[in-house]
Amino acid sequence: MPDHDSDSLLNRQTKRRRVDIGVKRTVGSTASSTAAATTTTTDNIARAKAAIFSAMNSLSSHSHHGSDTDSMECSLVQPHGGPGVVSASDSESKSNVLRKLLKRANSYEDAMMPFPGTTIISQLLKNNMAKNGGGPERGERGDRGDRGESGFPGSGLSNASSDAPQEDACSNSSQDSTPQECLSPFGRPPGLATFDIERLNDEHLRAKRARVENIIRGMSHSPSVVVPAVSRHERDHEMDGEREMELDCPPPQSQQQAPSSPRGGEVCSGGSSSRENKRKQRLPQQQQQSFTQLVCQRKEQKQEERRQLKLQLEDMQKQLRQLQEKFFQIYDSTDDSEHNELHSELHNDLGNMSEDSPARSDAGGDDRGGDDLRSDNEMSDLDPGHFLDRARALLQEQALLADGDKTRREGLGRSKGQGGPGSSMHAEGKQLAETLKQELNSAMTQVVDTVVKVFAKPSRPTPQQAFPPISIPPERFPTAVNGDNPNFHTTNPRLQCFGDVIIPNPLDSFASMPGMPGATNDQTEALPLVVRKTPSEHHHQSSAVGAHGGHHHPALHPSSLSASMGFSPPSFRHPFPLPLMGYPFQSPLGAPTGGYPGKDRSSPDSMDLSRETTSLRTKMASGHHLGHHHRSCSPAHPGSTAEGLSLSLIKSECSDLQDMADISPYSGSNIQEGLSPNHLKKAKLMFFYTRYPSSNMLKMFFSDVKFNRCITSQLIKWFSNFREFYYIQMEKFARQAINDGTTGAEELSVSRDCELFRALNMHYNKANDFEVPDRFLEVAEITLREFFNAIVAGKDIDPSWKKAIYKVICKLDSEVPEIFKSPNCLQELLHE
DNA sequence: AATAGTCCTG
DNA sequence: CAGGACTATT
Repeated sequence: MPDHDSDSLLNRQTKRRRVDIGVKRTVGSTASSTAAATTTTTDNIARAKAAIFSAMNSLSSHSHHGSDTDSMECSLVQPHGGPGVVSASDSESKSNVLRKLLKRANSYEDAMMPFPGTTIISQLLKNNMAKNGGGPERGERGDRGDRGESGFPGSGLSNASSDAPQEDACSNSSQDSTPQECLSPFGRPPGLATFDIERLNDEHLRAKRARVENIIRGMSHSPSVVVPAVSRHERDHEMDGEREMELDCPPPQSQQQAPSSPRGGEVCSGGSSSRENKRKQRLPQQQQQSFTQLVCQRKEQKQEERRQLKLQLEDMQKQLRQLQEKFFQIYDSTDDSEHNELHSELHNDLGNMSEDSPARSDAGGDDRGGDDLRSDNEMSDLDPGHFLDRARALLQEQALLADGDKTRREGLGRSKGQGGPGSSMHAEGKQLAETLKQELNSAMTQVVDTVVKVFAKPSRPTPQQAFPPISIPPERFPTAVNGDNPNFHTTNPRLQCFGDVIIPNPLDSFASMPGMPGATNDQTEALPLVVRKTPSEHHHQSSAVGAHGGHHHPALHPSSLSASMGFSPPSFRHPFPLPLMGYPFQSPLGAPTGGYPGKDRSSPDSMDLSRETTSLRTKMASGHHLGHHHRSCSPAHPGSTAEGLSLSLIKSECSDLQDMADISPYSGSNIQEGLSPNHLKKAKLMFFYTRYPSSNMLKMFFSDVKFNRCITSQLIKWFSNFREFYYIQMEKFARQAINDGTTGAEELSVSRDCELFRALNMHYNKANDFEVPDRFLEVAEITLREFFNAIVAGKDIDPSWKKAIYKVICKLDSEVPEIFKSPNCLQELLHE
């Protein structure tokens, strides 16, 4: 972070092209920039922009020991009191506009994002039930503030803008509202009130967007030199606000990315600062042009989602009505005693359900309808695709309850406890909503678990499968080449879920990660893959879930993710990084729901990722499990914010995934992932033929092993150890011979019964079940004589005197028999 | 920067 | 035998 700050500061001071790089620099750089800046509108806007960004940052960095500038900016942008503080200056109003827009776009999306564990439907229901006044206080307060400070009459829609105020509340006071509160959708007041209001809100949003676009356009037409940079950053921020995760992730990578990056090379414009170049690469020009397009697209997506949800809800309501009728019929034909019993049951169940979420919905009528419900439940338990059925069942059940209550009240006028005469449909509906929410939650959880299980179980037939294996056994990493990135993509949906997570300054956080050498590479390479892979999984998810009508945030729990990755607990702790990983980086236009890029995944780039993680791989290959390297990474940057941590973790996971893919590209075949004791034995026998095998040779002779760098280096290390022992023995015996009075090297010979050979044989052929080739005896003799001569000549004074001998010996390698290429060579050899 | 090799240590 | 430090090579 410090590095980055100083860097950017320097950069800015020299180039003076970017006024709003980041907030963290506001302390120093803002002051300087404002001091030097002319008071053009552009500058004002830029400042406002910086203020916005700083506000966002301050939100995430729990404590912003704001400098004067900082607090000034903040207060400027965020009038705490609301209506009272109305900014008069141009920049202030503009900043307000921008900020509101950003927040709106951001939170708007967020409102639509079901959190893992909550379903859209439940949210919808909740929102509907809560009605306008039902929102948390914070929403109301924020709402006032929103209306007060915004100059838009259109924002008078109290409910529609309830999500925006949320953001206000968050960004306003990082002290009284913790970031978590802000980030958590749960804390959110109903973002979608009634559909009518939503529609109005859309229009309102559109108007605001149009305004922002105008502003941006105006800025880019401004004569000021600063304009290009400013406008670009304006756009950046705009995008950031709108799609936090999608856009905030890459900048860090690109920032660290060397200019040699494939991407960077194309876009880089000659003399500008590296940072600027990187920013460019991060946001290609086409994207800039189509920013407005993006805005529209995303809005349409939201609308589409809403429409679908509405349809679903209506469908469910319809079914509920049907069931009501049905129940009515049956109920009418029942006698009173039965009737009463039924009622008590129903009431008990109702009580249970309101307390315990996953109330069994088959409790309703034992004789009637109960079977249907039960079967539905069972189905939903087993078949993820029918979880909606469960919801329907629940609705039906609730219908039963409601109807029963009604009937009871109307008919007999006697009540058994809770559902007193005063209880209205509204109360029941509320309860229904509650129950339904809970039920959907649990159902969703089950669905996800089931899906994961289902995918984990089958021994993933072929790598090319539509749905690659998600689960990876701990000790082995059999993911096919295709198996790694589904995990990545899985994170994509969550990207949406955390769309409102405000990353203060990804650049900073990223820069504050010393221990992440390949971070940039990993990310830049991996992310595109995410996008690539996304489609298939998405489709699958939606089909499996069956309720989201193709919209793109199936609630994938961290559990499924981590399970799929093969490491669990560590992953749980950082939900944030995952979305970051899923940053769709190249396609703001091809927004998640929109055109999915091809699902081609086995890009060569992906394999390059793993280059950086030899040590990790080594650990993994040697049986250690990952998990501790996470910890080893995180502490590396103490000062890092949560985002830094997240990014680091992302990095780790990227490499992990890549490792897995790297280590076990041949899952399902006989090929092993690690080196077995037999391989060691084989290697030792091979040493009788070759002391200096090339890695290619090793690959040929260990064809039953999946070769990665780890395996290769391990094998090489083996032979290195063999040589070491070999040369030690040689030196030892040579000296011994000298001490024994041997005068000439000619007197030295290596036979099968000499001590030297026995020592060697004991080492490489302990069981003595392999016939050592004569050639080895010759080589051993030559080596011994070389050592003898060198020692006699006193060359051993030279610290590197052995190297000459090595040179000689390495030329004495002989061909390894073909039989060693057979995986079963040990059996064949030893049975001779 | 990656790889391969040696040397040393445990 | 593995790991780490160090060096040389490319």
